[in-house]
Amino acid sequence: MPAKEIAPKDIAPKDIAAPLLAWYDRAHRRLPWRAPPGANAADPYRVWLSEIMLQQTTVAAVIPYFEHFTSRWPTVEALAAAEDGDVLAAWAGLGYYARARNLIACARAVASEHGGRFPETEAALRGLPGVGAYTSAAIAAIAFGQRAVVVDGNVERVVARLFAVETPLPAARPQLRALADTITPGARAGDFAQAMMDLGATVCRPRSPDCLVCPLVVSCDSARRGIADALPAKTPKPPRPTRYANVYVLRDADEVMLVRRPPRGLLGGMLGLPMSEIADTPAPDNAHPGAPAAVRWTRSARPVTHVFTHFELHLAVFSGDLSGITKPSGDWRVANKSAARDLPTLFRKALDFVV
DNA sequence: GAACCGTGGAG
DNA sequence: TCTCCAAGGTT
Repeated sequence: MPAKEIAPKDIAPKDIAAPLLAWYDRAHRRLPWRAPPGANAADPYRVWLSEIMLQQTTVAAVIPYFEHFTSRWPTVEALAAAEDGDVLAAWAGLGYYARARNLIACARAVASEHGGRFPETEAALRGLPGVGAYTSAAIAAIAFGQRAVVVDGNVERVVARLFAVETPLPAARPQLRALADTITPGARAGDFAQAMMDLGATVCRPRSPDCLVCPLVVSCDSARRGIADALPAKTPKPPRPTRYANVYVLRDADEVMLVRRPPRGLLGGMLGLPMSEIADTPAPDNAHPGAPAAVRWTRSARPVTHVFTHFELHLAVFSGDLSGITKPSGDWRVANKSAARDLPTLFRKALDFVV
């Protein structure tokens, strides 16, 4: 009989939480949305805002947006009172624009239905627009100190390695959540959640985990077996198809025509250049589907390529000038860098041809 | 469950 | 150049 085989089920909550929290106390990241050491509890508004921004988005990308938003709209009431277009323009470039639309809806719900204060329970938070299983648990734990099982991509990875779960994602998700539940302590709920995520981001990284400095290595089944780097397994993603569209840079003197996109779907609600429907094949040379006016269109030398999560878009960019013809209705802006800043990256790239 | 929804940085 | 993928949610 082997001498000290530690079965995964024998990992006790205190074997994880105590060393992890001790590590967190000395090694945690200093981030703008975290209360500074010794300060009072984190501001729920800032916790919520950061959690929405951090969905599928790197810390480095979020920081400047978080600073701008909290400077311009310091409270949830201020954000609730903002114009939709101003919030969407401030979000431009961060991606996943449904988050911005839900951000506005959520701020207004908190302002009008909750008296300007975020609800404090996971269940109540879960009912807010854009707040799902992860985010509701994270806010409950981080902003309100409640025990909640906070499972994001970091936690899935850390838990899969701790317990050497070899089932590939996403099928392993229920099991990983159940295992995370077993190691989640009741005390220091917010710190524990953030510690798991910091560990995942800085030590238990997706590639080349730094097991030598990991505070949990003595409990880690995959480290013991030398398979940490291979976990969690993932089912392969299907290849990304290539799709095509035309965009139109219509000029009138120093102005360029922009349009407000439909409220849902790709880049929904955002300001953009007039664009054709997205198709599986390029439009014929002399056809101009989606063109905002009947003028002479000049195709730019090179197409814009833009990669989305689920397809790669090849954009043919056409320039035209109204030269006296009546302006089509749209959002006409002076064509400069500040106008481009309000647009999703895709359109910024196309506008770079002319501004 | 699966498709849809952005972007930029790391390796 | 190319693949992976980051504090997910909605439909």
